[in-house]
Amino acid sequence: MAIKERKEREKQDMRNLIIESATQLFLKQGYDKTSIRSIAEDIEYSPATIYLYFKDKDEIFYVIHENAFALLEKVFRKHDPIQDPFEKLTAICKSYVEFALQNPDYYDLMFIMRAPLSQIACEDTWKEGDSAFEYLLRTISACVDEKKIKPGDKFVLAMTVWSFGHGLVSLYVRGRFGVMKMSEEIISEMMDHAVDLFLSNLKT
Amino acid sequence: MAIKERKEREKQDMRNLIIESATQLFLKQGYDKTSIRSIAEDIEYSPATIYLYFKDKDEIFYVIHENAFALLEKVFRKHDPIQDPFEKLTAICKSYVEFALQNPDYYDLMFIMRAPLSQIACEDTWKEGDSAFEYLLRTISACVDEKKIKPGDKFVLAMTVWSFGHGLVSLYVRGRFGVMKMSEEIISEMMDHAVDLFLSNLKT
DNA sequence: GTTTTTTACTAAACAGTGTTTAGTATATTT
DNA sequence: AAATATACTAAACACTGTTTAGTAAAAAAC
Repeated sequence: MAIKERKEREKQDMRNLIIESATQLFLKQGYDKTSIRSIAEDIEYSPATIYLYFKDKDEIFYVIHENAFALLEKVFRKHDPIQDPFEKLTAICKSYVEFALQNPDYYDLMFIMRAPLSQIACEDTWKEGDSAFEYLLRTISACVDEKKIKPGDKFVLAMTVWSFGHGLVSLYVRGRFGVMKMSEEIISEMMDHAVDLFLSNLKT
Repeated sequence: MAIKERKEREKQDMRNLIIESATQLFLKQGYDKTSIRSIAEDIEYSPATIYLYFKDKDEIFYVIHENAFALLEKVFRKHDPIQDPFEKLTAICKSYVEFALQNPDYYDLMFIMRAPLSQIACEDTWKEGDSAFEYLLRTISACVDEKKIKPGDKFVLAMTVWSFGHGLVSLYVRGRFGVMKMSEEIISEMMDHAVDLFLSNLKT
């Protein structure tokens, strides 16, 4: 009965095909302009076929959202070898900002858009978000334990750091900095300064 | 020739009627569900009529966005009498967070949504945003001048404070904190702690 | 006061969207 | 070879923002 397995494989292949097309279209033209019909056209199937593999548009973008988190996780993991927790924290923050600036559409999907959150609501735990947040929490805990930063509730500290980083990049991604007639370079430089300033204020 | 003036008045009345209806529907059911057709139905005119008074949906929501900024400005102005600039800064931050938690839909429209920004792009200056930012900038400048907070580039400092505040509330507004199984009250309390922590780290 | 012009409005259509339904070939099982 | 299950799609449904063409009523011109 290898047929069943082949069918299962083909089903996965089709899902992957849809996700690949959706991702490519999404990164090229954004969420709103990536319609089910345009994905269907791209993969040369009828729009209705897509609904045989995904419940709705949100589910498709939830998978893309998961992939984006995997990418961020990879970036974070690069800093695993760093021993000093404050150095590690700094590296994480800078990577986070860099990730957002280099992948603004991914960042939007991960942390700003409402779209793929209906899926998360179903599962009732946001495993990717939690995972990233816990990585930050662990690093900050180490900083506190080794007295590298001022004492404080670790959770609140992590919330503070994440909020700062998110605020910085999301104001940029959604064009609230862009309006202040400044070049991208200057914005990027300013962000770097802001991160340094913010982190130096946490230091003991 | 008072007819012309009456006509002008009637035109404004109609604009106000549309805005009032749109605002009410928007605050009740959100942006996406507030369609031109639903506004038209509410004011008992045809959908096409709305386009005689507004260029497009974005223009309508840009006016709502302006009204929301007027509301925030009012909240800020309450703190004008505060003499000590650090106390003032603290009050502003807390008001900002409070405003966002009490008017999440307004906040979304003002600082997160892409929708009404096409209008801003046309005018090429974001007068409301700039005004609010400059209020913050002035307060922070006073803090630096009076050596209430650690020295630093005033612009970067303002960017840092705004980013932190925005990050905090926008993660909440877009449901990235809500998923962590915490009650609204606890979230609100945590935010308060985070603001205190953040500002205390700026202190000299 | 009648005719012309302008104004205010709308029905209907256009071009999209996400999604569902009913039906058809093909592949698999009996 | 017949019955069943699978994979797929054409067409429709119920929406969306927006535009066009046409119609009454109000204002201006004669």
